[in-house]
Amino acid sequence: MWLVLDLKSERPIYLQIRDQVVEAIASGRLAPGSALPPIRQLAIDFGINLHTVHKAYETLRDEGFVQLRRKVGATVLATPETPVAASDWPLRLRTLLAEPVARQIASDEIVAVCQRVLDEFASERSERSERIGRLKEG
Amino acid sequence: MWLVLDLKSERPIYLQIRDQVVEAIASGRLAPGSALPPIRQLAIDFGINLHTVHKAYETLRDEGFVQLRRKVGATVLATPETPVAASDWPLRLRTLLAEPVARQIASDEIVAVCQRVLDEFASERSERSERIGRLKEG
DNA sequence: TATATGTTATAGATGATATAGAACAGAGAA
DNA sequence: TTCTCTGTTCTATATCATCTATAACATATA
Repeated sequence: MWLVLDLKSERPIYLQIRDQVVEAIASGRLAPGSALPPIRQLAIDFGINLHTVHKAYETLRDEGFVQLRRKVGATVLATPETPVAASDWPLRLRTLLAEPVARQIASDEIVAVCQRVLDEFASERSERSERIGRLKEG
Repeated sequence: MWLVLDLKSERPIYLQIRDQVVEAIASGRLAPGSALPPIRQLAIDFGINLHTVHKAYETLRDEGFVQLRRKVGATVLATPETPVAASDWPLRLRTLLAEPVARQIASDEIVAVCQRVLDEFASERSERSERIGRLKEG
């Protein structure tokens, strides 16, 4: 299991779960249609409460990333429903980018870091699809 | 005053202040050496508590953006002391960028949005310096 | 010396986070 | 059908972060 939780972090547990699921989707580790662990199972695995996991899953559902169904569980949606523009994402990006700018880091350098992060996601995705390709061939 | 607070936002007031000060520094509205409003004054202006403003200023100081001195007040530092790399900024960037990636927005498009935000900061800064240039000439 | 400013201390109210236990609801499997 | 696995809802409690309130302290500057 790729999930890593820091129970002492100031970042709430349910948001740590939310963040890492989104990153897993971005990197292709969680492909559309794949299932997240059942709420109770994940709670047991990490020694946390059922309700904490539930809140994380609810958040992911409200953000349009997963679908929750009884008996079936949480599954990653192929086409996320909520558009980025409708969220406050651009504002959060602005706030985050203001930080290195205020620290007088050159824009080129900041863009390069962004590009690197995006490339990492992309290369993880392509590695994964290649591996699947080899499996289908063999 | 450029500060705009939403007392009902889920974003804590002291972080709203912190965010907007950082953005003001990034856009050049707060130049190095310039003063922030006194804690008590800002608290009165927005009808909030002295300690809330103090916490915002403390945060800004801990992040290396401002210097706090008795009698003098809070002043923007010319050279922020804390390097970006030492902070968790790259991790927060990764989490934030994962969002549009998971929503299947193309990397080019995401980079373009980042570039646009950075250009906005830069153009605000250059407009401001031009205006100052004209003042010096006249 | 007086004053404006940040700093520290104590106390209380409110809401978010996390836990605990129990039960309900419904989809899928036997 | 019945069983069982999953999400869902409910009540209750504990803890922590945030915000407020009041007061006093510390000190650089005028």
